[in-house]
Amino acid sequence: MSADNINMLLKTYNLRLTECRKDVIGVFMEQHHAVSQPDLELRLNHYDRVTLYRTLTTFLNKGIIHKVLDDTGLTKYALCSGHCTEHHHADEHVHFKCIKCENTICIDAVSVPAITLPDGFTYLDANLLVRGICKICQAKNNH
Amino acid sequence: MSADNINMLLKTYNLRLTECRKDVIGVFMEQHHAVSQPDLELRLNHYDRVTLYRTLTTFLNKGIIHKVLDDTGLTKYALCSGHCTEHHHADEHVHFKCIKCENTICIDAVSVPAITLPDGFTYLDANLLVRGICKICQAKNNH
DNA sequence: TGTTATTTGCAACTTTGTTGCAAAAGGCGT
DNA sequence: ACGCCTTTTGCAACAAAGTTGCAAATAACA
Repeated sequence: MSADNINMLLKTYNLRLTECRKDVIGVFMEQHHAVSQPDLELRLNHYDRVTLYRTLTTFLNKGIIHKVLDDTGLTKYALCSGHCTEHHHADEHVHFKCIKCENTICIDAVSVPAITLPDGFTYLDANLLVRGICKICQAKNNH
Repeated sequence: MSADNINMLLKTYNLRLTECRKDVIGVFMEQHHAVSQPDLELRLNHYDRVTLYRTLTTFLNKGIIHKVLDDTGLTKYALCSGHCTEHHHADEHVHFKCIKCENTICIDAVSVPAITLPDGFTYLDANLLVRGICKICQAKNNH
């Protein structure tokens, strides 16, 4: 699946197929949780920090990835599910952060409930971070 | 209201009444939106950066303030509504960030809807950031 | 007012975010 | 396969934010 898919993805967004970009998307695809820039730097340590930074910025602008808010202030990123465009992120699923393993995952199955704002406020988008204990850590506890 | 209330608040949490702490709480009380450390540094520029940092950390641990997620990665803080303790933050209201004025406010009137997680996940708490245009900026547009 | 534990300011350092510029590499027509 | 042109990368450099240790200053309380 991977290599071809990655090339297609990049071409869809009119991006050149460079090693770095392919590797970064590869990391996102094989990880099941959101990735921060420091995470990327560890995994792909043969690329310059700035290159990874710019790669993330590019992907973010194109709508390939979206930001995942984190309670530590560290920004994490995850692949968009496919409905995002350069101009609007239609990716309002719940993000779940495990307080044990500290991984943050996208829970696509659960979408963000509709929010009714007070009069005078206009709704653009929403980002919901739920904290708790994930399935894997839960299982470990009950060994 | 202010001075006495601030002293009471600090005493409730067994904290010494220092100038810095009183001033920081004062800023939180008079602001209607969440405050970041850089915000504090500008307003209270006669205190050392580190002192403000440690004051925020202390307040956070005691449950006097809570973190407000921000889409820029910059951490903001706001006063807790009174139900938070050292061990649990029961402060699940919606946070609203205006994309015009960039202020983030707590909307106490709107609470975070109940979220049903997939099997195996345990819910601890949730943080919901809604982005849009606030009442004030909306009004400005229609001058 | 004096003693003690806490808090503050300073110095120093780490990590993350950001920009400019020249060298390297991708895409495309031939 | 080659060369040209545009985009991307790596390096250097700097800005901003987070974090720790330690000695001096200060709050609490007798």
